[in-house]
Amino acid sequence: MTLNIGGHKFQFVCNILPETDSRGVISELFPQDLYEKKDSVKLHKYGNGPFCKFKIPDCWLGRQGVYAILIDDNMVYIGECEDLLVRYNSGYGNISPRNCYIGGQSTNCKINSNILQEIKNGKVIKLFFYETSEMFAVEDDIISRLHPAWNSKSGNKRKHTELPKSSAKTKSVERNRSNNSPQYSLLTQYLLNLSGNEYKLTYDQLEQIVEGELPNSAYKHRAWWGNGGHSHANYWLDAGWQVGTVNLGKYVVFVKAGC
DNA sequence: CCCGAATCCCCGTGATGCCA
DNA sequence: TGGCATCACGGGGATTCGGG
Repeated sequence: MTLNIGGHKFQFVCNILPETDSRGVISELFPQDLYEKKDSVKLHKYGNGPFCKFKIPDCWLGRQGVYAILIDDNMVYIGECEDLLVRYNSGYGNISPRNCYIGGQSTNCKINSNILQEIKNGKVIKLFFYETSEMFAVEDDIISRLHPAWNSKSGNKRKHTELPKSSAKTKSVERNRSNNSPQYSLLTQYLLNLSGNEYKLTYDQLEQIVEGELPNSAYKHRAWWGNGGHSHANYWLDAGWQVGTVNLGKYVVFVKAGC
């Protein structure tokens, strides 16, 4: 079974099936409780289980490329790996106590927890894989075009020393004042659909559009709305708009670039 | 005062390598 | 093999500075 994602033929790996007990009930694990230093280190945002345990078949050992997680045939996550078996059987599929705490691998916890939740909701989780040495470029391309729900908006900040420049990863970010993270790409989409040469948006409207809170700087500093000097300015510049008038904390007037 | 540009810092991500 | 510490990297947030 294969699946076309972003123009690439992904191969079916397996359904992700968490380990169950003798009655067939999913075994929910709380590795965070087992960590020796739990009184001196804080849990990270994804570290508060429950988690589950799962494995993929051994034949995927050493397979380099891009993987896709699907829920009921909807693609929700794209990632790349040097070794698919290690990535799943030692990473996502088996959460260690240390990884639940600050400094641990929060991504593993996030993906594992999401998978467990979806399966408990009766969903079917499928794993697909596209074998390639150009995994960074392929991953980047698919994420930028399809915006999988579970992919953080943040950059994958791993070593690039072994990578050609053309495949350097750039993801957007997940960080923010709360769990209510703004998704600025939604602003780009919104502006792209506007007609006219000028458009006024209140802060409330902006926060509805980006489905999250604007940062404090957006309220306090006019510079945040500058049309240059910040990477986030690209979200409106890429849509062909510039920031015109700003009334801090109240509204922002966007004007069509070139007007 | 407005605006753009520059800069610093924080932190998420996931690969790597070491150790038991 | 599993658990863990460490690291490089770069985007976003926050702030400052200088020119007009």
